[in-house]
Amino acid sequence: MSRKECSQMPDEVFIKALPKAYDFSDVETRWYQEWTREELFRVQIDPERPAFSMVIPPPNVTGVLHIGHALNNTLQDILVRYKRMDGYNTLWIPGTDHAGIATQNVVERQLAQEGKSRHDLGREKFIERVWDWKAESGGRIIGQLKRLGCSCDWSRERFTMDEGLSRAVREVFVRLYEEGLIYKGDYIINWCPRCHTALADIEVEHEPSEGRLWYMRYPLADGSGFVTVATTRPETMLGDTAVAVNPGDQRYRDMIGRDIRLPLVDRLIPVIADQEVDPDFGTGAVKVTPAHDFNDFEMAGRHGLPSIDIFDDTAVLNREAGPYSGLDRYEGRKRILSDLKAQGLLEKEEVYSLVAGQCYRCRCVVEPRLSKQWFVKVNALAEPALGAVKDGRTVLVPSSWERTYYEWMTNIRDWCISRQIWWGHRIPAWNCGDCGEVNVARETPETCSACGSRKLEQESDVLDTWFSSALWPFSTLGWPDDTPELNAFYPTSVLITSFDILFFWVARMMMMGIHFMDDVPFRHVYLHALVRDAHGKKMSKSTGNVIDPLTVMDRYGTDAVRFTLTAFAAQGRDIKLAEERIEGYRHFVNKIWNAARLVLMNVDQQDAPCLGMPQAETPKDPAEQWILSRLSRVTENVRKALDEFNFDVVAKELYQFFWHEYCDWYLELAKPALSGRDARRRDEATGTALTVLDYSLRLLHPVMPFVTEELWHYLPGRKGYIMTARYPRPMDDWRNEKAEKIIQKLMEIVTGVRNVRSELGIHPGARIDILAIPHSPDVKDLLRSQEEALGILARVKNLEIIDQGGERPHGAATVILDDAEIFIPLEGLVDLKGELRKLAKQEEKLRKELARTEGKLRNESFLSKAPEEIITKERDKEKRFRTRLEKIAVQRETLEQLMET
RNA sequence: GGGCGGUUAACUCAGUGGUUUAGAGUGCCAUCUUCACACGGUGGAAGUCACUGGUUCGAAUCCAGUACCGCCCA
Repeated sequence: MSRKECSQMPDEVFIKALPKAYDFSDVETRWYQEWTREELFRVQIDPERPAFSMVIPPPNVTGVLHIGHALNNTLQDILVRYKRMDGYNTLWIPGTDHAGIATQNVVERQLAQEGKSRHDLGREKFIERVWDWKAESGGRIIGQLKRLGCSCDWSRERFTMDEGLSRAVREVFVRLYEEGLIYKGDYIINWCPRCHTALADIEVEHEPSEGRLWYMRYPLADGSGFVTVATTRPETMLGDTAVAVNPGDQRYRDMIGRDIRLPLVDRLIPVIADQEVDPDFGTGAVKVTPAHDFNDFEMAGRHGLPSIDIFDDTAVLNREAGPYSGLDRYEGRKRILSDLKAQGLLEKEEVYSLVAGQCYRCRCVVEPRLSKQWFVKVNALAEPALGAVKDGRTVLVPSSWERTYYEWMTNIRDWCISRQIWWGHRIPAWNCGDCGEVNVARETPETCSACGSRKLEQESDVLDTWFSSALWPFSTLGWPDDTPELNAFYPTSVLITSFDILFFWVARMMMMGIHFMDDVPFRHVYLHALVRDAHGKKMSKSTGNVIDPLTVMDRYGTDAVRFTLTAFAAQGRDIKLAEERIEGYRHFVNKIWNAARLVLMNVDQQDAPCLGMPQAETPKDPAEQWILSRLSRVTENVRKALDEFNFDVVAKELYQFFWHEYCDWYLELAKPALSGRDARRRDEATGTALTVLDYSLRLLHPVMPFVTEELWHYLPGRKGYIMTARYPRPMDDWRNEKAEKIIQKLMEIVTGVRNVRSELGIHPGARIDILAIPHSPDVKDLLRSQEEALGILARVKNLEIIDQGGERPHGAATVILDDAEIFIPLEGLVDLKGELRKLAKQEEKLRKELARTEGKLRNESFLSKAPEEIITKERDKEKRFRTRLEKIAVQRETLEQLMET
């Protein structure tokens, strides 16, 4: 096809002059709207094409976009845009999570401002109120994700509490119950007295803090003495049902089996022996409080001890606490200590570093507490989930997480799934008021399945939010129905999430996915790091070191923010982010803009070469051959990096190539041709410049969707949108080793000359004459053919080539390369002493290198053991160093002679 | 206590196949307003690759240990 034929462009395409600086705010909203309007994010299920699918880690419906979300979703968007451009059926499902405790807290706080509690409203009204809140201000984060440029299929947005997902939750619950994998039982759990609910083990965070260890005397019932026990929570003594010692502990041998009269409550409790007691802790005798301590609970099970729950839902002492009932746990502690002291039963107290569990939602100190809860028996589910990673059906990236995952999956305990709150999926179990039967059912039952009674009451508890998010990869695709989406997109291709929810979420999705879908939920799991501040501290509002993505997007543009996060997303490392980084990458956005401006400004639109199509002939100019060769290589590297989730490499390859090769060298070299009169050369240069620009924009698009889309529409002959254009593939025909070598050598010479110019303070605009002695025919050719390039890049007026052995110029500054010497003669201007110093310095460095190389080459074992290739390389190095040293010596002599005269 | 990771230029980091004159970005210094960009160009200075030992012809890289920092689990 000829150039003319292909340049049949729509009328609307003409070159508007690009503004001098890029204005992102207008561009970003404009293109996002247009992409949405054209429904470009919407999946087309096309069985001919391979599928690529992802589910978003659903943010809390109460959430506001923070920098971690920005990172997480930028990376997802990069992958999905890449795959979309690469021809896949891509589906990225968005949505939000109902976040039981967090959301309930938000609405309760609102109510509190009105002086009301949820109990004032009652359950139904309260739930309505939460839905109202959700409709009004929930899901703000969705808008913010759009602002970030996320190309999710918004027509498929889901919410963990919506109807379909709720159905999936019920189905899963009922099936697991029927399989005996869900049970209700008395068990010790972590209780948050502020949220009034049970928490799962991993919802509790452990932070060491300074506490006390109190030594309390427990008198023996027969009055013959006492046993001293140590505790960090003296108030729990009210619930003690034994004292335990290690059976091998000589000190207490006689005590075992005797009774103790528990102080303050006057209850008889036994002294028991248990292997688990650490004789080195405290006094070696420990109080046993089965209702309020995990170890004690287990010990009680072994010994058949009773349990006494001494707290109510708010950690206030209850009736069991006798005279202390009605006191808050800390108040109770104070009173108990002072009463013990009064009775002479408080032996001593020590400062002690303790680790108290805190609620991960509200930071309140949790209370271990015995209660009736629903649990998932996890072992049977964990094993296949463990196996799936072991045998590679799901690959964790970076793989360093595998061990942690195995560890956790192996030591996993049953999962407490009931929560004593109102907002969430209510447990589908109905208790019969007549016979006590528990009816678990998909649909609300009318009558008890055991006795036919109509006195059924549904469990008041709701399910842990993570229970519904564990189903996310298949519930969002329509499960439990058998949908085309499930067939086409399950298992999903990749899950991108933060490592800190590997257990909360990823592991649970693995378990549920394998159990209900018979296959893993995702082929790859990419775990990214946490974004920290510039000094590596966790960002937090209280520290005031938060970088708000919305603010920086306003300030520097979304593309700059996305590019920064991408460039920093190296595997296995925390991301330390400072605002200056973002500012730096905004400069890159501007650079792209201006490079495009330069190219387009010289394009005669009517006559422009066709895009996206190889030129009729491959360019003759080595510079053009070189940049195309490099482009091909970069394309290959970028694709590889994307395929391997090396996002930082993607950013760095593109940055380096576009700025430091395309702009700094190619465009500089092409300038005269681009604006010159020679039509043939202009066309060729324009064609190459445009081709590289076009490919670069497409390569960059997944990372920087906005600026690339905007510029794309200025390119002559472009069709449609860049976001649906083809992602470039490496072009083998463009590989050109020879051109790469030539340009590399040219760069070496140019840099050398520039260096001298700068050192001698020659004005950057001044054009100078240079002389060159090539040491090989190749370099001679190169110098001849690249004279013009030297003129442009090094401001050389005239180049004279001297044959080897010819007379060397006097009083010239030199650039000594391996295979050429360049002279910059400047009578009177050259600082001879400075020049000699420079030479001496070069010489010294070279001598050191030479000594190292010679050392190796003298070494018998090196010669006999090192690979041939390496030895040749060293020999070659030796030769090069020697020639250069010789040249330096000659030049020194010349200068020294000159100084004498 | 168990596990994982980190320590390379002033700062933030690459360097995942051992032999390369150890790289980049930012910052810094000098210089230039040359008709894409001063959000720019050009040049420059700057590193005992944490420490100790080992393996090897050869170690920033592999192994062992030490120190310091960070995270996770109990």
